[in-house]
This record gives sequence, structure tokens and C-alpha cells, in this order.
Amino acid sequence: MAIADEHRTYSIRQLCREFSATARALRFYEDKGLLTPARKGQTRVYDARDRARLKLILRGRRIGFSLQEIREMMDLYDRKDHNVHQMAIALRRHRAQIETLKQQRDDIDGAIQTAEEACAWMESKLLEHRPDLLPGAEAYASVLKAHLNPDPHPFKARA
Amino acid sequence: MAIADEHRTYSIRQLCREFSATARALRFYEDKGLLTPARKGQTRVYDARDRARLKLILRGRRIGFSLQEIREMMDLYDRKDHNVHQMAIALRRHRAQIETLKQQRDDIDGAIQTAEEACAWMESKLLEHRPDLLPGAEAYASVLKAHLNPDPHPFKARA
DNA sequence: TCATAACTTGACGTGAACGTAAAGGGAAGC
DNA sequence: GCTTCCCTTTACGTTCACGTCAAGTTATGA
Repeated sequence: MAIADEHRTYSIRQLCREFSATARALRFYEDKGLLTPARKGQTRVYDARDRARLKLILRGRRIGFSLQEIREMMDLYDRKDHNVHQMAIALRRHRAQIETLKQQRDDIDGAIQTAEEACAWMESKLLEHRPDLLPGAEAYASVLKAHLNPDPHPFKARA
Repeated sequence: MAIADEHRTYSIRQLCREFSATARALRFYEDKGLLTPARKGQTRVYDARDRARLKLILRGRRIGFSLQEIREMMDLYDRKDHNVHQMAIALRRHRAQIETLKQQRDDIDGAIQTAEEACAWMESKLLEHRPDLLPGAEAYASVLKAHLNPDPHPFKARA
């Protein structure tokens, strides 16, 4: 099964369906040098490596990287001529990258928190006035409500 | 001091410097209805609320939201006429939002992990061949190295 | 064999988020 | 009064990541 996975090939449509991408996007990524599928005649044939790269591309895009950045990262990883000086540079870049990623994660955690607070507030309001409009998880709502201060509007500039 | 902060005003340049944004961007956000600074004559005067909103805008952008999405979120929070039906809808939207945020956080955690693995691999390589090129944290490097399997290239398609 | 679908390349279009002149107003300092 | 600086608006330009035809080629099934 590892072998089957390792040597399987995929059509463009298969990958599109699997990752909910469009063929246009895959061709675009190829155009930008992020993918290099084989050809059978003139149609593209993707292998496991292409698939893995596509996965990384899409993850990178979800995170907010540009295709350019993603390409640079993959190029870095792909280098076989691990020139030590370049590696030292790459190392510094990676460290910086990690820092910005952590910053981004903090941003997201913050956003999740304010969104959850807003949810809790709305739930308590709904529970109070129109509990019939609440979707299933009343238990969850009441739990959250218990964790809240009496009635603060959740969006007073938390400078 | 709370009062001072609360009633302070800011020029466009002050906010730009504080948040490393451009004046063009702030005016653009205003154009899109995300900011509504007061005017003194024809020059913009931002208050604490504007500042808080700007902060949220920038965080949203870092996370990857479009200005449109950010605007909708802020409009939601700002609503004073908390119509219960709209609130029920908003609640569902927020829940979905939270899910995608969590997905995004997982993506970021994954990226951080692969980046850290790559760092560790590069560090072990440098430590082995050119320890002189390593930046300060050799202890960290050796610790990481100890946690690694012998010598795997860190980027073999982890499908 | 013929249609139909899926693939291809190429070229132009598009929306978002600004950048970048161009042209001018108003206050401060010399 | 003149310069300088910061502010303003208007408007066109740009980059990115594709979308969207258009037109042609190849594989598949009736």
C-alpha cells in the first residue's frame, strides 16, 4: 500500500477533486514553477511527489503565503547541493519565518477568542429572549454563559 | 491615564507610524467604510475607537481576511439594533468562522513544525560540517538534534 | 464513425489592496 | 512673501492569483 501510494499517478481532475482546487490553478502553479508533472503525450501526469507539493502549496496559500514565497521555501527544501553557506542563510530565514508564523498564530488565537466571546454573548442574549432560536448546543451555551462576566458588550476596544 | 487614552486623538501619520501602515492604506480603509475618522477642517482626526478598529483591521489582514470580511465582522459587532433573528444568523456565521480559524491555526502549526524540523536538520548538518557557521544557539541545536531520527531528509512527502 | 468529454495552450479579464504621481490647500518658520 | 512640510482629493497604474473564453487535440464509449 505504501508502494501503491508511492507509485500511483493522478490526473489533473483527480487532484482537483481531492483538494477542491481547479485545473486552472494547478496549471498556474506549474507555470510558476511550483509543480512539474510528467507528460503522457501532452496531458499532465502527477505522481506522489507532485501531490505532496500541491498539498503544501495549498496549505501555504491558506496560511497566506504568496506563490513566490511558497516556491522559495520548496526550492530551499529541495536543494540537493546543500551548500553550507546557503544552508546557514536558509537557517536564519527559517528562524525568521517561524517567528512570523508564531505571530500569525497569536493573531488567530486572538481572533478565535474574540469570536468565541461574541458567540457566548449572543448565546446568552438569545437564551434570554428567544431560546427557540438557539441551535442545538444549549448545554454548551449555558456552560459558556457561566464563564462570562454579567453582560459586557464583547467589543469594547481592548486596546 | 485611561481617560487620557480614551480621549486622545491621533493624526494620520501618528497611526501610520504606530502600526507601520501607510496613509494611503488608512484612507483606503476609510473609503471602504472600515474607518470613519472625524475632520478638523479637511484633515482627518482619529480617536481611540478608530485606533482600535485599525488594530483589528490590521490583525484581520495579517490573518488573511479581506477588507470586505473585516467590514462585515465589525458591522456585526457594532450593531446596536440587536435583532434576534440576525443575531441567530450571526451566531451561526461566527461558529463557522471559528472553525475555519481553527483549521488555519492547524495549518500554521503544521508549517511551524516542518520549519522547525528543517531548522533542526540544517543545524545538525552545520554542526557536523561547519559548526563555525552556526548562530549562537548551539545548545538548542544539539538538544534538537538529540530529538531527531538519525538522518532523514525532512521533506519526504509526508502524505 | 461520430459525438462527447476531458485535456491542452494562449490570451485577455477581474477583484482586491493598495502604490504612485498630479495638483492643490493651509500653517510654520525664515 | 516665500519655502517647506504635511495634509487633501482625483485618478490612473500595478501585482497577485487566478477566472474565463477561444480554439484546437486526444481518449472513450455508443
